Amino acid sequence: MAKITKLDDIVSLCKRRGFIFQSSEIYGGLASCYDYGPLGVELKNNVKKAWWKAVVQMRDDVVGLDCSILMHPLVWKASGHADKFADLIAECKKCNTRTRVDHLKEKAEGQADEHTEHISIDAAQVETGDLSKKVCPNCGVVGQFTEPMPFKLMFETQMGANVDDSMTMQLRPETAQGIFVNFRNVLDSTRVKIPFGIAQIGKSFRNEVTTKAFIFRTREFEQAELEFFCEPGTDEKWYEHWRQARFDWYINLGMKKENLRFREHAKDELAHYAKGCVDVEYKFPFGSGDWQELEGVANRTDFDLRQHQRGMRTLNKWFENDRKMTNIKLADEAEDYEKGPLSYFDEEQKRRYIPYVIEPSAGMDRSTLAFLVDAYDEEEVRGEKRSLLRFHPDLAPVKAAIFPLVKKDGMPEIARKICDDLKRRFNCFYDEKGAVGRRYRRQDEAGTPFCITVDGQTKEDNTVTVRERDSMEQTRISADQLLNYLREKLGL
RNA sequence: GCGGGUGUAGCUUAGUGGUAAAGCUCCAGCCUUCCAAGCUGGUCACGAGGGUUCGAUUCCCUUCACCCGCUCCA
Repeated sequence: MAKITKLDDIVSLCKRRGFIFQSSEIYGGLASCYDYGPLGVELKNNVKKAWWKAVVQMRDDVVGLDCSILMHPLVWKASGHADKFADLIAECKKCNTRTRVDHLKEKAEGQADEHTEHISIDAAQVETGDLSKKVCPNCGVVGQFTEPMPFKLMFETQMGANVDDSMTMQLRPETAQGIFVNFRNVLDSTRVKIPFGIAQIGKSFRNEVTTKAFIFRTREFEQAELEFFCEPGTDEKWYEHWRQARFDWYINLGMKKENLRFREHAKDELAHYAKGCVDVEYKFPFGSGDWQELEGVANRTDFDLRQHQRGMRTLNKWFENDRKMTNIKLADEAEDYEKGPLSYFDEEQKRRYIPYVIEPSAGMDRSTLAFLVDAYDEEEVRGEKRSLLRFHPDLAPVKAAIFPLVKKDGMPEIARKICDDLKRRFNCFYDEKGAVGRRYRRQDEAGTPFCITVDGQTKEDNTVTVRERDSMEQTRISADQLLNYLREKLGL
Protein backbone atom coordinates (compact mmCIF):
# COMPACT_ATOMS: atom_id res chain seq x y z
CA MET A 1 0.00 0.00 0.00
CA ALA A 2 2.62 2.50 0.99
CA LYS A 3 3.71 3.56 -2.43
CA ILE A 4 5.40 6.71 -1.27
CA THR A 5 8.30 5.86 0.91
CA LYS A 6 10.52 8.85 0.57
CA LEU A 7 10.09 12.57 0.64
CA ASP A 8 11.59 12.67 -2.83
CA ASP A 9 8.63 10.70 -4.13
CA ILE A 10 6.25 13.24 -2.71
CA VAL A 11 8.17 16.18 -4.10
CA SER A 12 8.31 14.54 -7.49
CA LEU A 13 4.61 13.73 -7.51
CA CYS A 14 3.74 17.28 -6.48
CA LYS A 15 5.78 18.79 -9.24
CA ARG A 16 4.80 16.33 -11.95
CA ARG A 17 1.11 16.80 -11.33
CA GLY A 18 1.20 20.52 -10.73
CA PHE A 19 0.41 20.49 -7.05
CA ILE A 20 3.42 22.20 -5.54
CA PHE A 21 6.42 23.93 -7.09
CA GLN A 22 9.48 25.44 -5.59
CA SER A 23 9.19 29.20 -5.29
CA SER A 24 11.19 31.30 -7.76
CA GLU A 25 12.40 28.12 -9.36
CA ILE A 26 13.76 29.75 -12.51
CA TYR A 27 16.06 31.79 -10.28
CA GLY A 28 17.37 28.70 -8.54
CA GLY A 29 14.69 28.63 -5.90
CA LEU A 30 14.26 30.34 -2.57
CA ALA A 31 14.82 28.30 0.54
CA SER A 32 11.73 27.20 2.38
CA CYS A 33 9.28 28.84 -0.01
CA TYR A 34 6.85 26.93 -2.19
CA ASP A 35 4.07 27.72 -4.63
CA TYR A 36 0.85 25.83 -5.22
CA GLY A 37 0.22 24.86 -8.83
CA PRO A 38 -3.11 24.55 -10.65
CA LEU A 39 -4.19 21.35 -8.91
CA GLY A 40 -2.52 22.30 -5.65
CA VAL A 41 -4.38 25.54 -5.24
CA GLU A 42 -7.69 23.75 -5.78
CA LEU A 43 -6.75 21.09 -3.26
CA LYS A 44 -5.58 23.54 -0.63
CA ASN A 45 -8.63 25.75 -1.13
CA ASN A 46 -10.79 22.70 -0.64
CA VAL A 47 -8.97 21.82 2.56
CA LYS A 48 -9.54 25.33 3.84
CA LYS A 49 -13.15 25.25 2.72
CA ALA A 50 -13.69 21.96 4.52
CA TRP A 51 -12.18 23.38 7.70
CA TRP A 52 -14.26 26.52 7.51
CA LYS A 53 -17.41 24.55 6.89
CA ALA A 54 -16.83 22.17 9.79
CA VAL A 55 -15.56 24.73 12.28
CA VAL A 56 -17.64 27.79 11.39
CA GLN A 57 -20.57 27.21 9.08
CA MET A 58 -21.90 23.96 10.49
CA ARG A 59 -21.94 25.35 14.00
CA ASP A 60 -24.09 27.91 15.72
CA ASP A 61 -21.42 28.80 18.24
CA VAL A 62 -18.54 29.87 16.02
CA VAL A 63 -18.10 32.96 13.89
CA GLY A 64 -15.36 33.86 11.43
CA LEU A 65 -12.84 36.63 11.12
CA ASP A 66 -10.10 37.74 8.75
CA CYS A 67 -7.49 39.96 10.35
CA SER A 68 -4.61 41.93 8.90
CA ILE A 69 -1.17 40.42 9.00
CA LEU A 70 0.37 43.63 10.31
CA MET A 71 -0.74 44.55 13.79
CA HIS A 72 0.06 47.15 16.42
CA PRO A 73 3.53 46.49 17.86
CA LEU A 74 2.12 46.33 21.36
CA VAL A 75 0.13 43.27 20.36
CA TRP A 76 3.35 41.29 20.22
CA LYS A 77 4.58 42.84 23.42
CA ALA A 78 1.45 41.74 25.22
CA SER A 79 1.29 38.31 23.65
CA GLY A 80 4.85 37.66 24.70
CA HIS A 81 6.13 37.14 21.19
CA ALA A 82 8.24 40.31 21.12
CA ASP A 83 10.35 39.16 24.03
CA LYS A 84 9.98 35.48 23.91
CA PHE A 85 10.08 34.80 20.25
CA ALA A 86 13.76 35.49 20.33
CA ASP A 87 16.23 32.92 21.50
CA LEU A 88 19.82 33.21 22.49
CA ILE A 89 21.87 30.55 20.86
CA ALA A 90 25.49 29.72 21.43
CA GLU A 91 27.68 27.55 19.30
CA CYS A 92 30.17 25.06 20.64
CA LYS A 93 33.54 25.86 19.14
CA LYS A 94 34.60 22.26 19.30
CA CYS A 95 31.79 20.51 17.49
CA ASN A 96 29.92 23.45 15.97
CA THR A 97 26.57 22.44 17.35
CA ARG A 98 24.23 25.20 18.31
CA THR A 99 22.21 25.04 21.45
CA ARG A 100 19.77 27.41 23.03
CA VAL A 101 21.58 29.08 25.86
CA ASP A 102 18.80 28.43 28.30
CA HIS A 103 19.08 24.74 27.52
CA LEU A 104 22.71 24.57 28.53
CA LYS A 105 23.47 22.92 31.80
CA GLU A 106 26.34 23.19 34.20
CA LYS A 107 28.52 20.22 34.70
CA ALA A 108 27.38 19.23 38.15
CA GLU A 109 23.70 19.67 37.53
CA GLY A 110 21.28 16.79 37.52
CA GLN A 111 20.34 15.08 34.30
CA ALA A 112 16.67 16.01 34.40
CA ASP A 113 15.92 16.90 30.82
CA GLU A 114 13.46 19.65 31.44
CA HIS A 115 11.81 21.47 28.62
CA THR A 116 11.93 25.21 29.00
CA GLU A 117 9.85 27.86 27.38
CA HIS A 118 11.34 30.77 25.56
CA ILE A 119 12.53 33.35 28.00
CA SER A 120 13.14 36.99 27.36
CA ILE A 121 16.48 38.04 26.01
CA ASP A 122 17.13 40.33 28.94
CA ALA A 123 16.46 37.61 31.42
CA ALA A 124 18.49 35.11 29.50
CA GLN A 125 21.48 37.41 29.42
CA VAL A 126 21.34 37.92 33.15
CA GLU A 127 20.82 34.29 33.91
CA THR A 128 23.31 32.82 31.55
CA GLY A 129 25.96 35.47 31.24
CA ASP A 130 28.59 33.00 32.28
CA LEU A 131 28.95 30.10 29.90
CA SER A 132 32.35 29.04 31.14
CA LYS A 133 30.94 26.15 33.14
CA LYS A 134 28.29 25.07 30.70
CA VAL A 135 28.55 21.72 29.01
CA CYS A 136 28.01 21.14 25.34
CA PRO A 137 25.21 18.59 25.11
CA ASN A 138 26.71 17.16 21.96
CA CYS A 139 30.40 16.65 22.63
CA GLY A 140 30.56 17.25 26.36
CA VAL A 141 33.26 19.91 26.18
CA VAL A 142 32.95 22.53 28.91
CA GLY A 143 32.93 26.27 28.37
CA GLN A 144 33.92 26.40 24.72
CA PHE A 145 31.06 28.53 23.47
CA THR A 146 30.80 31.49 21.16
CA GLU A 147 29.11 34.63 22.39
CA PRO A 148 25.38 33.98 22.59
CA MET A 149 23.61 35.36 19.57
CA PRO A 150 19.97 36.31 19.48
CA PHE A 151 17.67 34.90 16.85
CA LYS A 152 14.74 36.94 15.74
CA LEU A 153 11.93 34.58 15.12
CA MET A 154 9.56 37.25 13.82
CA PHE A 155 9.89 38.82 10.40
CA GLU A 156 10.29 42.57 10.49
CA THR A 157 9.31 45.21 8.01
CA GLN A 158 8.98 48.96 7.91
CA MET A 159 5.68 50.78 7.81
CA GLY A 160 5.70 54.25 6.32
CA ALA A 161 7.31 55.22 3.05
CA ASN A 162 9.33 57.97 4.66
CA VAL A 163 12.36 56.15 5.95
CA ASP A 164 13.07 58.62 8.74
CA ASP A 165 9.88 58.12 10.65
CA SER A 166 8.85 54.71 9.53
CA MET A 167 8.00 52.22 12.22
CA THR A 168 9.30 48.69 12.54
CA MET A 169 6.49 46.20 12.33
CA GLN A 170 6.32 42.46 12.65
CA LEU A 171 4.57 40.03 10.40
CA ARG A 172 2.28 37.99 12.63
CA PRO A 173 3.78 34.71 13.86
CA GLU A 174 0.29 33.34 14.49
CA THR A 175 -3.23 34.33 13.58
CA ALA A 176 -4.52 33.85 17.09
CA GLN A 177 -3.68 37.31 18.37
CA GLY A 178 -5.89 38.94 15.77
CA ILE A 179 -8.77 37.04 17.26
CA PHE A 180 -8.03 38.03 20.85
CA VAL A 181 -7.65 41.64 19.84
CA ASN A 182 -11.07 41.52 18.17
CA PHE A 183 -12.78 39.70 21.02
CA ARG A 184 -14.52 42.92 22.10
CA ASN A 185 -15.58 43.79 18.55
CA VAL A 186 -17.15 40.42 17.95
CA LEU A 187 -18.93 40.49 21.31
CA ASP A 188 -20.36 43.90 20.57
CA SER A 189 -21.43 43.24 17.01
CA THR A 190 -22.76 39.72 16.84
CA ARG A 191 -24.77 38.95 19.99
CA VAL A 192 -22.71 35.83 20.57
CA LYS A 193 -22.82 34.37 24.05
CA ILE A 194 -20.23 32.29 25.82
CA PRO A 195 -19.43 29.56 25.03
CA PHE A 196 -18.54 30.62 21.50
CA GLY A 197 -15.56 30.63 19.17
CA ILE A 198 -13.91 32.89 16.63
CA ALA A 199 -12.15 31.26 13.71
CA GLN A 200 -9.64 32.51 11.20
CA ILE A 201 -7.58 31.16 8.32
CA GLY A 202 -4.54 33.07 7.18
CA LYS A 203 -0.83 33.35 6.61
CA SER A 204 1.68 33.53 9.41
CA PHE A 205 5.42 34.01 9.36
CA ARG A 206 8.17 32.62 11.53
CA ASN A 207 11.86 32.89 11.03
CA GLU A 208 12.54 29.29 11.93
CA VAL A 209 16.15 28.44 12.54
CA THR A 210 15.79 25.45 10.29
CA THR A 211 13.03 24.67 7.87
CA LYS A 212 13.50 21.49 5.83
CA ALA A 213 11.11 18.70 4.97
CA PHE A 214 9.44 20.23 1.92
CA ILE A 215 6.38 22.27 2.88
CA PHE A 216 6.22 20.70 6.30
CA ARG A 217 8.03 23.48 8.09
CA THR A 218 8.27 26.70 6.15
CA ARG A 219 8.81 30.27 7.23
CA GLU A 220 5.65 31.43 5.54
CA PHE A 221 2.68 29.21 6.23
CA GLU A 222 -1.05 29.17 6.51
CA GLN A 223 -2.87 28.50 9.73
CA ALA A 224 -6.46 27.72 10.54
CA GLU A 225 -7.10 28.69 14.11
CA LEU A 226 -10.08 28.68 16.37
CA GLU A 227 -10.20 30.44 19.70
CA PHE A 228 -13.09 29.00 21.61
CA PHE A 229 -14.09 31.11 24.62
CA CYS A 230 -15.71 29.40 27.55
CA GLU A 231 -16.42 29.85 31.20
CA PRO A 232 -13.59 28.89 33.53
CA GLY A 233 -14.41 25.48 34.89
CA THR A 234 -15.97 24.31 31.65
CA ASP A 235 -12.64 24.44 29.86
CA GLU A 236 -11.79 20.78 30.40
CA LYS A 237 -15.04 19.75 28.80
CA TRP A 238 -14.49 21.93 25.75
CA TYR A 239 -10.91 20.83 25.47
CA GLU A 240 -12.13 17.24 25.21
CA HIS A 241 -14.80 18.29 22.76
CA TRP A 242 -12.42 20.01 20.40
CA ARG A 243 -9.65 17.46 20.44
CA GLN A 244 -12.14 14.84 19.37
CA ALA A 245 -13.86 17.10 16.86
CA ARG A 246 -10.58 17.97 15.22
CA PHE A 247 -9.39 14.39 15.06
CA ASP A 248 -12.65 13.32 13.48
CA TRP A 249 -12.38 16.06 10.89
CA TYR A 250 -9.38 14.38 9.31
CA ILE A 251 -11.01 10.97 9.46
CA ASN A 252 -14.22 12.25 7.91
CA LEU A 253 -12.23 13.63 5.01
CA GLY A 254 -10.92 10.18 4.27
CA MET A 255 -7.61 10.17 6.06
CA LYS A 256 -6.61 6.67 7.07
CA LYS A 257 -7.04 6.14 10.76
CA GLU A 258 -3.85 4.17 11.15
CA ASN A 259 -1.89 7.19 9.96
CA LEU A 260 -3.35 9.52 12.56
CA ARG A 261 -2.89 9.73 16.30
CA PHE A 262 -2.92 11.99 19.34
CA ARG A 263 0.16 12.94 21.19
CA GLU A 264 -0.38 14.36 24.63
CA HIS A 265 2.10 16.97 25.76
CA ALA A 266 3.96 16.16 28.93
CA LYS A 267 3.55 18.59 31.79
CA ASP A 268 7.06 19.98 31.45
CA GLU A 269 6.58 20.41 27.73
CA LEU A 270 3.64 22.76 28.04
CA ALA A 271 3.92 26.43 27.27
CA HIS A 272 3.78 28.44 30.48
CA TYR A 273 0.25 29.65 29.74
CA ALA A 274 -1.16 26.30 28.68
CA LYS A 275 -3.02 24.03 30.98
CA GLY A 276 -3.11 21.18 28.49
CA CYS A 277 -2.08 20.51 24.94
CA VAL A 278 -2.43 17.65 22.52
CA ASP A 279 -1.14 17.27 19.00
CA VAL A 280 -2.88 15.52 16.18
CA GLU A 281 -0.08 13.77 14.36
CA TYR A 282 0.18 12.20 10.94
CA LYS A 283 2.55 9.44 9.98
CA PHE A 284 4.41 11.15 7.19
CA PRO A 285 6.73 8.98 5.17
CA PHE A 286 9.77 11.18 5.79
CA GLY A 287 13.01 9.38 6.37
CA SER A 288 12.35 7.11 9.30
CA GLY A 289 8.60 7.47 8.92
CA ASP A 290 8.16 9.80 11.82
CA TRP A 291 4.94 11.04 13.24
CA GLN A 292 4.63 14.76 12.68
CA GLU A 293 2.27 17.37 14.06
CA LEU A 294 -0.65 18.48 11.93
CA GLU A 295 -2.48 20.41 14.55
CA GLY A 296 -2.30 21.35 18.19
CA VAL A 297 -5.24 21.69 20.52
CA ALA A 298 -4.36 23.73 23.58
CA ASN A 299 -6.10 24.97 26.68
CA ARG A 300 -4.71 28.51 26.85
CA THR A 301 -6.67 29.45 29.95
CA ASP A 302 -7.34 33.17 30.33
CA PHE A 303 -3.75 34.07 29.58
CA ASP A 304 -4.17 35.89 26.28
CA LEU A 305 -7.06 38.15 27.16
CA ARG A 306 -5.40 39.07 30.44
CA GLN A 307 -2.18 39.88 28.65
CA HIS A 308 -3.98 42.18 26.23
CA GLN A 309 -5.61 44.00 29.10
CA ARG A 310 -2.09 44.65 30.32
CA GLY A 311 -1.10 45.69 26.82
CA MET A 312 -3.92 48.22 26.68
CA ARG A 313 -2.66 49.71 29.94
CA THR A 314 0.79 50.07 28.40
CA LEU A 315 -0.31 52.26 25.52
CA ASN A 316 0.46 55.61 27.17
CA LYS A 317 3.93 54.52 28.13
CA TRP A 318 4.55 53.55 24.57
CA PHE A 319 3.54 57.00 23.28
CA GLU A 320 5.67 58.66 25.94
CA ASN A 321 8.59 56.54 24.82
CA ASP A 322 8.33 57.95 21.32
CA ARG A 323 6.60 54.84 20.02
CA LYS A 324 9.70 52.80 20.61
CA MET A 325 9.34 49.34 22.01
CA THR A 326 12.75 49.17 23.57
CA ASN A 327 12.81 49.64 27.31
CA ILE A 328 9.07 49.36 27.52
CA LYS A 329 7.75 47.09 30.17
CA LEU A 330 4.31 45.64 29.98
CA ALA A 331 2.07 47.30 32.58
CA ASP A 332 1.14 45.31 35.63
CA GLU A 333 -2.16 43.61 35.74
CA ALA A 334 -4.99 45.51 37.40
CA GLU A 335 -6.19 44.16 40.74
CA ASP A 336 -9.70 43.77 39.41
CA TYR A 337 -8.59 42.42 36.06
CA GLU A 338 -11.59 40.13 35.98
CA LYS A 339 -13.74 43.21 35.38
CA GLY A 340 -11.38 44.62 32.76
CA PRO A 341 -12.17 45.78 29.22
CA LEU A 342 -11.79 42.27 27.78
CA SER A 343 -13.93 40.60 30.37
CA TYR A 344 -17.27 39.04 29.65
CA PHE A 345 -20.50 39.72 31.46
CA ASP A 346 -22.50 36.58 32.00
CA GLU A 347 -26.16 37.62 32.03
CA GLU A 348 -27.42 34.47 33.66
CA GLN A 349 -24.92 34.46 36.46
CA LYS A 350 -24.74 38.22 36.68
CA ARG A 351 -20.99 38.18 36.96
CA ARG A 352 -17.95 39.20 35.00
CA TYR A 353 -14.99 37.01 34.21
CA ILE A 354 -12.17 36.54 31.74
CA PRO A 355 -13.11 33.53 29.64
CA TYR A 356 -10.85 30.56 29.17
CA VAL A 357 -9.75 29.70 25.67
CA ILE A 358 -9.49 26.38 23.89
CA GLU A 359 -7.39 26.70 20.76
CA PRO A 360 -7.29 24.19 17.95
CA SER A 361 -4.55 25.42 15.62
CA ALA A 362 -4.05 23.57 12.35
CA GLY A 363 -1.43 23.98 9.66
CA MET A 364 -3.18 24.12 6.30
CA ASP A 365 -0.06 23.40 4.28
CA ARG A 366 0.73 20.39 6.41
CA SER A 367 -2.82 19.14 6.16
CA THR A 368 -2.84 19.58 2.42
CA LEU A 369 0.37 17.60 2.17
CA ALA A 370 -0.96 14.90 4.47
CA PHE A 371 -4.18 14.55 2.48
CA LEU A 372 -2.16 14.34 -0.70
CA VAL A 373 0.18 11.69 0.63
CA ASP A 374 -2.62 9.74 2.23
CA ALA A 375 -4.67 9.66 -0.97
CA TYR A 376 -1.83 8.44 -3.16
CA ASP A 377 -2.10 4.88 -4.33
CA GLU A 378 -0.75 2.60 -7.00
CA GLU A 379 -2.23 -0.58 -8.31
CA GLU A 380 -1.76 -3.06 -11.09
CA VAL A 381 -4.27 -3.05 -13.93
CA ARG A 382 -3.68 -5.51 -16.74
CA GLY A 383 0.00 -5.55 -16.12
CA GLU A 384 0.17 -1.77 -16.15
CA LYS A 385 0.75 0.43 -13.16
CA ARG A 386 -2.15 2.71 -12.35
CA SER A 387 -1.38 5.55 -10.01
CA LEU A 388 -4.19 7.54 -8.54
CA LEU A 389 -5.17 9.90 -5.79
CA ARG A 390 -8.12 8.69 -3.80
CA PHE A 391 -9.26 12.08 -2.59
CA HIS A 392 -12.43 12.52 -0.64
CA PRO A 393 -14.92 14.20 -3.01
CA ASP A 394 -14.84 17.40 -0.94
CA LEU A 395 -11.10 17.68 -1.46
CA ALA A 396 -10.77 16.56 -5.08
CA PRO A 397 -9.48 19.47 -7.16
CA VAL A 398 -11.68 18.47 -10.09
CA LYS A 399 -15.01 16.80 -9.36
CA ALA A 400 -15.81 15.46 -12.80
CA ALA A 401 -14.18 15.20 -16.21
CA ILE A 402 -16.28 15.02 -19.37
CA PHE A 403 -15.10 13.26 -22.52
CA PRO A 404 -16.45 12.47 -25.95
CA LEU A 405 -15.51 8.86 -26.61
CA VAL A 406 -14.06 9.92 -29.93
CA LYS A 407 -13.63 13.30 -31.50
CA LYS A 408 -16.34 13.02 -34.14
CA ASP A 409 -20.00 12.30 -34.88
CA GLY A 410 -21.13 15.23 -32.80
CA MET A 411 -19.89 13.75 -29.54
CA PRO A 412 -17.60 16.65 -28.67
CA GLU A 413 -20.47 19.11 -28.95
CA ILE A 414 -22.69 17.11 -26.61
CA ALA A 415 -19.87 16.59 -24.12
CA ARG A 416 -19.03 20.28 -24.18
CA LYS A 417 -22.59 21.16 -23.42
CA ILE A 418 -22.70 18.75 -20.48
CA CYS A 419 -19.43 20.12 -19.16
CA ASP A 420 -20.62 23.70 -19.40
CA ASP A 421 -23.78 22.83 -17.51
CA LEU A 422 -21.99 20.98 -14.74
CA LYS A 423 -19.32 23.64 -14.40
CA ARG A 424 -21.79 25.99 -12.86
CA ARG A 425 -22.17 23.64 -9.92
CA PHE A 426 -18.64 22.36 -9.37
CA ASN A 427 -15.22 22.22 -10.90
CA CYS A 428 -15.19 20.22 -14.14
CA PHE A 429 -12.69 19.44 -16.84
CA TYR A 430 -13.25 18.78 -20.52
CA ASP A 431 -10.87 16.63 -22.56
CA GLU A 432 -11.18 15.17 -26.04
CA LYS A 433 -7.55 14.43 -26.89
CA GLY A 434 -6.19 10.95 -27.46
CA ALA A 435 -7.53 7.58 -26.43
CA VAL A 436 -10.20 7.60 -23.79
CA GLY A 437 -8.23 5.20 -21.61
CA ARG A 438 -5.40 7.67 -21.40
CA ARG A 439 -7.78 10.40 -20.41
CA TYR A 440 -9.19 8.24 -17.64
CA ARG A 441 -5.74 7.61 -16.26
CA ARG A 442 -4.84 11.26 -16.38
CA GLN A 443 -7.84 12.05 -14.23
CA ASP A 444 -6.91 9.24 -11.84
CA GLU A 445 -3.63 10.97 -11.21
CA ALA A 446 -5.40 14.24 -10.55
CA GLY A 447 -7.79 12.52 -8.18
CA THR A 448 -10.96 13.29 -10.14
CA PRO A 449 -13.74 11.11 -8.71
CA PHE A 450 -15.87 10.79 -11.86
CA CYS A 451 -15.42 10.72 -15.61
CA ILE A 452 -18.43 11.15 -17.87
CA THR A 453 -18.19 9.81 -21.40
CA VAL A 454 -20.43 10.66 -24.31
CA ASP A 455 -20.56 7.81 -26.84
CA GLY A 456 -22.53 6.68 -29.89
CA GLN A 457 -25.46 5.63 -27.79
CA THR A 458 -25.83 9.08 -26.30
CA LYS A 459 -27.41 10.44 -29.44
CA GLU A 460 -29.93 7.62 -29.52
CA ASP A 461 -31.17 7.54 -25.95
CA ASN A 462 -29.48 10.51 -24.27
CA THR A 463 -27.48 8.39 -21.83
CA VAL A 464 -23.85 8.73 -20.85
CA THR A 465 -21.46 6.54 -18.90
CA VAL A 466 -20.16 7.57 -15.53
CA ARG A 467 -16.86 5.98 -14.64
CA GLU A 468 -15.85 5.88 -11.04
CA ARG A 469 -12.24 6.58 -10.11
CA ASP A 470 -11.63 4.08 -7.34
CA SER A 471 -13.32 1.02 -8.83
CA MET A 472 -13.04 1.99 -12.51
CA GLU A 473 -16.61 0.77 -12.85
CA GLN A 474 -19.02 2.35 -15.28
CA THR A 475 -22.68 3.10 -14.93
CA ARG A 476 -24.89 4.22 -17.75
CA ILE A 477 -27.35 6.88 -16.80
CA SER A 478 -29.56 9.41 -18.50
CA ALA A 479 -27.93 12.75 -19.16
CA ASP A 480 -30.91 14.40 -17.51
CA GLN A 481 -30.16 12.56 -14.29
CA LEU A 482 -26.47 13.34 -14.41
CA LEU A 483 -26.42 16.41 -12.21
CA ASN A 484 -28.53 14.85 -9.48
CA TYR A 485 -26.56 11.64 -9.67
CA LEU A 486 -23.22 13.38 -9.29
CA ARG A 487 -24.43 15.73 -6.59
CA GLU A 488 -25.56 12.81 -4.54
CA LYS A 489 -22.37 10.86 -5.09
CA LEU A 490 -20.20 13.88 -4.39
CA GLY A 491 -22.24 14.92 -1.41
CA LEU A 492 -22.81 18.38 -2.83
C1' G B 1 24.65 26.21 11.49
C1' C B 2 27.54 21.26 11.23
C1' G B 3 28.49 16.47 8.63
C1' G B 4 27.19 13.46 4.34
C1' G B 5 24.85 13.23 -0.48
C1' U B 6 22.50 15.14 -4.95
C1' G B 7 21.67 18.68 -9.15
C1' U B 8 21.53 16.57 -17.39
C1' A B 9 14.26 17.74 -21.10
C1' G B 10 7.98 17.83 -17.45
C1' C B 11 9.52 12.68 -15.36
C1' U B 12 13.13 8.41 -15.12
C1' U B 13 17.84 7.58 -16.58
C1' A B 14 22.54 7.47 -20.20
C1' G B 15 27.03 9.96 -21.46
C1' U B 16 31.59 12.85 -22.58
C1' G B 17 37.70 17.75 -21.86
C1' G B 18 35.51 18.55 -28.58
C1' U B 19 28.84 21.34 -28.87
C1' A B 20 24.29 15.61 -25.33
C1' A B 21 21.28 10.00 -26.02
C1' A B 22 16.90 7.26 -24.89
C1' G B 23 12.11 5.78 -22.86
C1' C B 24 7.79 7.84 -20.96
C1' U B 25 5.19 12.58 -20.97
C1' C B 26 3.67 16.83 -23.72
C1' C B 27 2.12 19.34 -28.59
C1' A B 28 0.25 18.86 -33.94
C1' G B 29 -1.78 15.58 -37.59
C1' C B 30 -3.70 10.75 -39.15
C1' C B 31 -6.19 6.63 -37.19
C1' U B 32 -9.26 5.27 -33.27
C1' U B 33 -16.44 3.37 -30.30
C1' C B 34 -14.32 2.51 -23.26
C1' C B 35 -9.06 2.12 -19.58
C1' A B 36 -1.66 4.98 -20.71
C1' A B 37 -2.83 1.12 -28.56
C1' G B 38 -0.56 2.51 -33.47
C1' C B 39 1.80 5.72 -37.33
C1' U B 40 4.13 10.56 -38.77
C1' G B 41 6.16 14.99 -37.29
C1' G B 42 7.53 18.43 -33.36
C1' U B 43 8.91 21.23 -28.57
C1' C B 44 12.00 20.97 -24.34
C1' A B 45 17.92 19.97 -20.48
C1' C B 46 23.66 19.84 -18.46
C1' G B 47 20.95 24.78 -11.29
C1' A B 48 23.90 29.77 -11.23
C1' G B 49 28.62 32.56 -11.32
C1' G B 50 33.81 32.51 -11.84
C1' G B 51 38.58 30.00 -12.89
C1' U B 52 41.96 26.53 -15.65
C1' U B 53 41.91 25.35 -21.02
C1' C B 54 42.28 26.45 -27.94
C1' G B 55 37.72 24.36 -26.03
C1' A B 56 34.23 22.82 -19.67
C1' U B 57 27.99 19.63 -18.83
C1' U B 58 32.69 16.97 -17.54
C1' C B 59 38.38 19.44 -13.75
C1' C B 60 38.83 23.43 -9.68
C1' C B 61 36.59 27.39 -6.63
C1' U B 62 32.30 29.98 -5.07
C1' U B 63 27.15 30.14 -4.74
C1' C B 64 21.95 28.49 -4.90
C1' A B 65 18.53 24.69 -4.01
C1' C B 66 16.99 19.98 -2.38
C1' C B 67 17.56 15.21 0.36
C1' C B 68 19.57 12.24 4.75
C1' G B 69 21.53 12.70 9.74
C1' C B 70 22.56 16.15 13.84
C1' U B 71 21.23 20.83 16.06
C1' C B 72 17.03 23.79 16.40
C1' C B 73 11.71 24.51 16.27
C1' A B 74 5.65 23.60 17.39
